[in-house]
Amino acid sequence: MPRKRSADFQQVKKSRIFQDVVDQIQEAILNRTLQPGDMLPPERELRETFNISRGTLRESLRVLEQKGLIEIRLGTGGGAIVKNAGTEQLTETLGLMIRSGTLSVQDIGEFRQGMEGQIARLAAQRATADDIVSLEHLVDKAAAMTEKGAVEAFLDTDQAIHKEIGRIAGNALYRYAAQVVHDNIRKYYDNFLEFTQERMEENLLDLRGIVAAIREQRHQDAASLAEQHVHRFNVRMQEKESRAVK
Amino acid sequence: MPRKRSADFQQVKKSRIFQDVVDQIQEAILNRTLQPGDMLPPERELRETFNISRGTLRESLRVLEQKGLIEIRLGTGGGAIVKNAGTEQLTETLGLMIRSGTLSVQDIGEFRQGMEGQIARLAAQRATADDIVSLEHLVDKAAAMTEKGAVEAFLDTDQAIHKEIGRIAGNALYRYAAQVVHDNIRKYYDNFLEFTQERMEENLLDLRGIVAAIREQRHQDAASLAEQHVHRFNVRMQEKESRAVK
DNA sequence: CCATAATAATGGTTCAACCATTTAACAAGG
DNA sequence: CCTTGTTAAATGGTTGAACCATTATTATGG
Repeated sequence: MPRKRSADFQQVKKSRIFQDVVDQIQEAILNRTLQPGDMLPPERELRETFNISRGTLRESLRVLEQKGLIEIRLGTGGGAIVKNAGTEQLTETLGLMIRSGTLSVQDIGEFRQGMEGQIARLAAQRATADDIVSLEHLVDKAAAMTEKGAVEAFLDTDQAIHKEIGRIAGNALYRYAAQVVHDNIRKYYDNFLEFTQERMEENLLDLRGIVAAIREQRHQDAASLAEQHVHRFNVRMQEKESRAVK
Repeated sequence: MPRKRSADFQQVKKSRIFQDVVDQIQEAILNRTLQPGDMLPPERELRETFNISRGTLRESLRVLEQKGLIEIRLGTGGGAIVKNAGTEQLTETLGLMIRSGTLSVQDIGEFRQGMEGQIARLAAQRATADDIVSLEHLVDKAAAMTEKGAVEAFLDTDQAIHKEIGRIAGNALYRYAAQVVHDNIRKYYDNFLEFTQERMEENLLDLRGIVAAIREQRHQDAASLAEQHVHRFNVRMQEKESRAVK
């Protein structure tokens, strides 16, 4: 018989009608009664359905909007649209934790380092022949950008390669986590790091090595190389920061 | 000169007074003008401060509450209290993504596996003599629970050991991520896995191995063992699930 | 056919009143 | 003096009606 460690009862939250409405609509969205793209009825109609005041209903809609479950548009034909659960809320919350001092940029950089290693390892274990072709095409593109000295284009390609490796790794959570972490750390990289020709060549070498390891299914190498790649960023970040403090 | 990839302008969101209020209060919290534990003025007073209606103000408070920045209490002496940014929002959002089918339990299990490995590795690199003592004390406790056949107590101790390893690893983001993932996967473990004496002894061996590796700073071993430990759970979960489908 | 203005649908805001919950003050009794 | 029950006050929760602002559609006029 499956174990049940505790009944997990919740304290009854009295009043808070709007919370009840939030729960009902959320449930409908999660069990697919309402699907992404669907529109909720207008506020004045929903008000009658639930038999509550418009103010209370609007508090419910604010909560659902903040949860990322609906999006609200103005004007004729506007209203609440059911959304796909995305990463914006995770990104925002992580951002709040950074700004409130609950997390440091160092912590995030270290986390990213380990995570990119794991992602590269999975990619090396799962890449198909087509995946390799796709990756090598991107690396060639990055090489061309390096020769031209096109920093912006190189960085875009670099990011595309990481994204492609994430796709190949085949785990949605790693993919989301990588995006959330990247979105939250990017502004620090952008503000502190200058990207020279030398740096580009260095990074291109990293990418070549990682892709080669993935191609040859050397998953341990892929993990180590990806970690080193991120580690170099982190070290540079700390150097810059400690210099800024002086 | 630091690079700036784009100005990152935001589209002006017209109307939405409540959003402006949210931003102002959030800013005050993030820059420590308002500190955790502080109370906001009563609604009727805040209403006058911002010169808005109470309904609009309440929509703002709903958003801030959902973001996890404030908590609202009823009755005399009640009101909005500034909170510490915690993991509840991350946990809830991840839960929404699981329930909406954006993430699978397998994805989360695999993520957890890699992450626990990284955490154990960091712990092995950073553990002090005191940390080792603390860990071995907990393992002894787990051994005692195993002898007594006390499943609940064993699981609590098991969890305490993982938490302690997380503390020793010294990275707040890994700690938070581990908690969020654990909170979201626990109900599946609880519902599907039965915990026998044999299973307990198996897990105790795992824990002994991990702690030994941490003590002797064999970080690669610590990572591998921790991964295997989680991997065993994941495999059992998949077995149970595929059996349930039949 | 196109530009422009009127119209209607819909979310955003306001105001004033009342309800429900909780704490604190206070009174009564021991 | 202390306990206990009662009352009052403070505060969030809810309501209803009215009006404002934005947007898509439709009608109008050139």
